[in-house]
Amino acid sequence: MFDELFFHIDEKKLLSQLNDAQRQAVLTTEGPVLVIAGAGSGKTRVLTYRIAYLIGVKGVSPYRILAMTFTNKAAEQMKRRIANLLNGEPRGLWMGTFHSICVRILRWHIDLLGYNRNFTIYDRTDQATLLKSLMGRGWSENPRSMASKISRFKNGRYVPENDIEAKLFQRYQEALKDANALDFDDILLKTIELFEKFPDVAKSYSKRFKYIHVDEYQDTNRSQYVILKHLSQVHGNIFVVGDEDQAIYGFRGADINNILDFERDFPNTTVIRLEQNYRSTQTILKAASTLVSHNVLRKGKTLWTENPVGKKIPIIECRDEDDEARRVAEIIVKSGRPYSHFLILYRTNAQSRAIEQALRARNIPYTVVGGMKFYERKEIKDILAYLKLIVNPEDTVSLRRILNVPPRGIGMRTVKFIQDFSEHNGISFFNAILLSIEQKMLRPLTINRLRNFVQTIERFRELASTMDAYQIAKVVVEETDYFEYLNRSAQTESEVESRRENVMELLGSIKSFVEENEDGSLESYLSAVSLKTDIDEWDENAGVVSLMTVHTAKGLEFPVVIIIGVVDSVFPHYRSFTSQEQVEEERRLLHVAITRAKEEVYITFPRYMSIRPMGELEPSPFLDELPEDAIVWLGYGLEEEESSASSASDSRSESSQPFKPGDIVYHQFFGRGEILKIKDGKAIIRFPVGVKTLVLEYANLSKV
DNA sequence: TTTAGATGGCCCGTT
DNA sequence: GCCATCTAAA
Repeated sequence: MFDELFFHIDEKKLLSQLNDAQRQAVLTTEGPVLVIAGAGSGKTRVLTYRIAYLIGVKGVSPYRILAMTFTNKAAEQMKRRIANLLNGEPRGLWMGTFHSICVRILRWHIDLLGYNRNFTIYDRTDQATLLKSLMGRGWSENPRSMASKISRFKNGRYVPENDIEAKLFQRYQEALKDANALDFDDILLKTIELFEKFPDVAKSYSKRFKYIHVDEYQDTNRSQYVILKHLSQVHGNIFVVGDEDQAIYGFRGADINNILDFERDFPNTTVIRLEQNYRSTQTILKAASTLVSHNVLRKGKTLWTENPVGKKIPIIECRDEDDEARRVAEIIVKSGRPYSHFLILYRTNAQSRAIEQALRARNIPYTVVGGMKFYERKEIKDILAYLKLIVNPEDTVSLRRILNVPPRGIGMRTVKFIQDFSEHNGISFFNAILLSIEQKMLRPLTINRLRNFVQTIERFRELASTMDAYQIAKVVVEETDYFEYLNRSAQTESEVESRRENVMELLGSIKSFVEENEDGSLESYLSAVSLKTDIDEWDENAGVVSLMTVHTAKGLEFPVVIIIGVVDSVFPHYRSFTSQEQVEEERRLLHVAITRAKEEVYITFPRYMSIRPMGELEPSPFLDELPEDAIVWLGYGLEEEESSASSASDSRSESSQPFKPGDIVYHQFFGRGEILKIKDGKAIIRFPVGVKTLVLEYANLSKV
């Protein structure tokens, strides 16, 4: 019960493993502390040692310690390290992402806000689905972009353009509440609402958490700041670690001012700077620091290292993505290093494809982290929808997803009727089904089918009350005949197989969740799975090459990092050109990419890319900002290939698309065609097979 | 009225 | 490479 009192730790030994600044950070336990921690300066070490110090030396109960991390994976790793330092697992320590901590709080108190404790969490796709049903016809905008507007609106970063939009936002929020569901923003906002409407709740948590820690503070948003203010109100011992040069989540509302203004927001802050880098070679560190020094919006700091100088960074010009991919594969093969040493980074997920192909061709084993996510696959979403509906009967989005999956003769027409019926009477979708059965409002055949469905769900619900997550998931897969449905609906044998394997994998992962967690209930599983991040899934010990976006790679380190596609308009991304702030964020992103490396960095850029079919590409302007003595340009002559095709003379200075009406172009499926018209990034082209309208950005056209 | 099959459209990054 | 939507068949 009070086993935390018996942790023994050798204080001298603990502190001897830290440098002066790190030690000061560990020992400054009282009051607000801001640790400015450059890349590779040992911030994870500081956080884990500090918590171990609090528990093992100062005798603080783990129950009084809270730590916010950026990913669940980071939380798990830190917990493990702390347990190692303490020679035992501290019980009652709260460590996790802001979202998972807030969900934990809300599971206890959200009924105060009129929600039910078994609420569902809606991701972006769920949001879009819900919005789609609310928008109906007459919207030129797609539900996905509307979802992101709503997110910005909720965080005070967007004002509705007109009354119709404002009305939609309001209806969206009501629909969420009716579905007893929270979106990602709500998880934070409802926590704030809880704290503000019920100050005693906020107070009790604040009393409990005497020591609060926040990792990656530069990427917190306004809501997270407000939550921290509430939680730290009683004791004021708030310890944040961050690096303004690694702020890369502005697009999702992260406010770099949180870290820049910390000293003002929390008076009497102790500021500690960790400037010695333990990770990278001098060359890598110099390249990264010089690059980011071109940013204006920063406080600035000087990192140094005792590590060796190391190799220069090759900047490799490639003809196109396939050429680039080939060279990347060659680098890996020639190095003689184990595959696990390599991290391949790119700006956008779509860039992984060419690389994957080249790696497969050479039998180089790899893993792609993120991108088309496992949990976004149809078969996985189907099964999860059943599970969510079992837990939360009001969850309309899940209900509508599986009402006719596998097909049970309940079609569009019926759904439309029930939808209208529920709206007219202000009742939930599920209740509308029940009522229309009761009042026999549809034809007998349909009534029968609906009744069968309802009985199935109610039976699942009954079973779920005595089963763990794995048992009930297995029942769902079996009793819905889901595999049989896959057999019928899939196009090819291999598709059937891969989908079936995915479902099996899902069941396997639920099983291990149940085995590894004290609370193996369906509710607890669903919470965890909704808040899973890409990197959480990553198995670092698989012994293979890793591929991911720079965003996903945050916090990781690898011996060798290969950054691909470093061309203007991809990295920096063209969508960032609207403001200096955004371009600076792109620069920080490249800085993050480079600083993932311990020993070697390679940078490649292709002259042509299928995702940018508008002619020759320029190397990223960021490359010119790297110090001369840290890099080697490896040019690649283009004169032999393609020289006749693209009038190379000045197509490079032309930033707009080079196609014009009258041009004869080649398309991989339709063959040769003549451009008739160009408008809004689309081209109307006459092919032998007929006239087609193609989006230039995706059509991958080449001039003939 | 529902279902299966074909076609167009598409995304920067993510809790 | 996937999904939504449209169209033809059951």
